[in-house]
Amino acid sequence: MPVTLSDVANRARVSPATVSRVLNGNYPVAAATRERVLRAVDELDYVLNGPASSLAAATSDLVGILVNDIADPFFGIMASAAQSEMGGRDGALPGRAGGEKLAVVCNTGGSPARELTYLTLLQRQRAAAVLLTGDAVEDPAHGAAVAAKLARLAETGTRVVLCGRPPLDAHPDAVVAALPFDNRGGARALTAHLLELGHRRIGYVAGPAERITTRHRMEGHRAALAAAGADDARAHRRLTVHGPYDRRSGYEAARELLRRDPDLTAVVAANDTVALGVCAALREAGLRIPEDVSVAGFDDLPFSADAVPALTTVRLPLHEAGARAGRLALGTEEPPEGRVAEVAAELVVRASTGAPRSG
Amino acid sequence: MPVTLSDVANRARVSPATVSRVLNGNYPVAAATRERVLRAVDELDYVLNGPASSLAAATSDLVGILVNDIADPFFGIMASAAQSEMGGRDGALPGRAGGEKLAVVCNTGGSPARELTYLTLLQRQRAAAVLLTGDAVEDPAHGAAVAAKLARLAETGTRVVLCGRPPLDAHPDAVVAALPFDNRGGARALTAHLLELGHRRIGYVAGPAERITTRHRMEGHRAALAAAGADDARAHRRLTVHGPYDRRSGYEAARELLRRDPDLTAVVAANDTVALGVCAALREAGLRIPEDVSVAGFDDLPFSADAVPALTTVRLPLHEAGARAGRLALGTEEPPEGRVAEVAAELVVRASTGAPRSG
DNA sequence: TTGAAAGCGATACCAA
DNA sequence: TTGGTATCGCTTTCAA
Repeated sequence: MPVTLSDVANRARVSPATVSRVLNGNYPVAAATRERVLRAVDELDYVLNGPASSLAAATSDLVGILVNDIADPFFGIMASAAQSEMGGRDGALPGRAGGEKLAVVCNTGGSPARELTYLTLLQRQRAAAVLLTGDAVEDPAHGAAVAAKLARLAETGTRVVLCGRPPLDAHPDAVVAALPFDNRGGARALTAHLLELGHRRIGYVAGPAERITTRHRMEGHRAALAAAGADDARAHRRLTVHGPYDRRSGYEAARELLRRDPDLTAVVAANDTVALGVCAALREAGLRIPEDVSVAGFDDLPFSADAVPALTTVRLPLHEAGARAGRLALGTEEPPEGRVAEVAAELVVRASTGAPRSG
Repeated sequence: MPVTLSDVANRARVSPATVSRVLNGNYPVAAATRERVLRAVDELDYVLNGPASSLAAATSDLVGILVNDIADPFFGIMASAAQSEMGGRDGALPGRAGGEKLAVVCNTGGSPARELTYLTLLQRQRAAAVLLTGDAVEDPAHGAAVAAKLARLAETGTRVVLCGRPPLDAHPDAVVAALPFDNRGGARALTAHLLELGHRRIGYVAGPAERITTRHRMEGHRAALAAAGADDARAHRRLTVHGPYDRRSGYEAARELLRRDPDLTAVVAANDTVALGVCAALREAGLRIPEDVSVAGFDDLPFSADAVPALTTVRLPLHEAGARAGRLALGTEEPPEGRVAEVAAELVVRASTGAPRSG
């Protein structure tokens, strides 16, 4: 029923092969012929059959972008940047000339199983590239499964790129490039800053357990404490609470922390979203920010400053990293030396960050 | 090179047809045979070739979710809800039995051209369904183009669903269902509430011009004013500023509004994100919220309350709407009578919303 | 319940 | 520069 390539060929009085060549634009075709074919395409309102094309060419123009939580702007910003490097440009082309890709976002919800499912689904589609973003579960079994899956994808020509995600232990060669964030460094700078201001009783709301990012940020935090000679393991355990990357988690964690130490003067949160929840709980307890308690976050999302003007945070260049990852997935940009390029984190101190209250 | 269905068939000592039947699960197959096939699939680590399958079946398991701005949680929440109704369930199946779909999000960036490009790309992939979310440009030419494209998609079996997006004027039958938001009603309730509190000088930060949602929310706003006998066209024009759906726009709009009327006592914003920008500008001008100026938004995003505890806003059931849209796209839920079911908006008044200052 | 075989619609190699 | 055609891997009648 739908128009096929042969229909176009008939109308343009050329062979199917020629139409294909015009559409793909990788082959010399006489200008006049070309013209005639394009007119026929237009007149018939022809749309390429993707599956047929992919089957014959053994590759598709699908690019998958995996994110942990699509409702979190952290991922939205990276995905958006990556996606705009790929296809979706204004103006639809009839064939796949110009190489626009169908860049699509897949929401794993942070579930390892769904991550694997999506990878299989993308493998099934013979995706041209796969971009994995964000945190990863620190489970050896799952890590190995993902690495194996990525290796399989790579074998069949899929370009794999990691963005804001640690490099693979196994099958490091399955990946075109990895752009991990310097979470350790950022967290260390953040806590160091609080220590410099004089804070000593610092609560820590960590991300979900068993996540690499959680561990790295915590390691940075403790490194800063250690450097200031303040890394007491017991105290640290007492002042650390784990939870998911959402505001509710921050809210509850802050209440718990206040219960454990009503005199804390600062709270460092897993990220800005969590920090907002922390602030809500602190305010509810009658504490002012930052006069009574300083709060620190991570990521510097767009609304952070509006929500809590006094928030000290760490900025990750999400947009830049996403865009670069997009280009790497496309093959537009050369992979870095050794395939890994750590993305720096920058401490953001807003004017109102305060010293601890003398109480 | 990769394992094919025939390989599996050989190993299981059955015909390719049987393997296909097992994988698709739509045909009776003897339990023993079935068992043998599944074992072979597992042993060979077989992954279905999607393009080949789609070519033969004339349909794919791809479902496209179009959003205007993937970095905006407004869309993220809807997309996430829709996506979790579809595939991506835990546990990857070998074939496409169980009907899991590859639900993917496409970011149009609000560009009409990119919207069309994505629709073409999805058409090319023979997408099983397409879900369009959010606002639409109010340009007759583009509207017609989209409607025509959707009609074509529908013809070839793609299920089209609209979520938070007004129904189609042309080709209304191209759509399985439309779930438009009651933006007029919500906006009207919002402004009516401010009027009841005694506010009269109300600034209005509208969304981008030429957008249906922008118009509907504005119509609701003016309807409330009219009902209170306060709809002065000149004043309204003077106190209305347009801008995109981001905080920068809100920030600049608020500064402009203050310039035009330093004595305004309330500002209604296009949505919560814009409202945050408004708040930032007001605070910068030394005004307190809500003591000096009341601010109202729309959408009630998760961080709204944290950012501005005094924000009055309107809640749209984004999650529920998205989930329902997902089921409609899948065919799991019956379309509503007349194919259109308006989604109600609920006024959210937080305790601290204030009356206008007597100044 | 299973097998054989005819497409599905494009691509790309080999000729011309 | 163009045409003919085998091929890609799966689905789906039609028979057995």
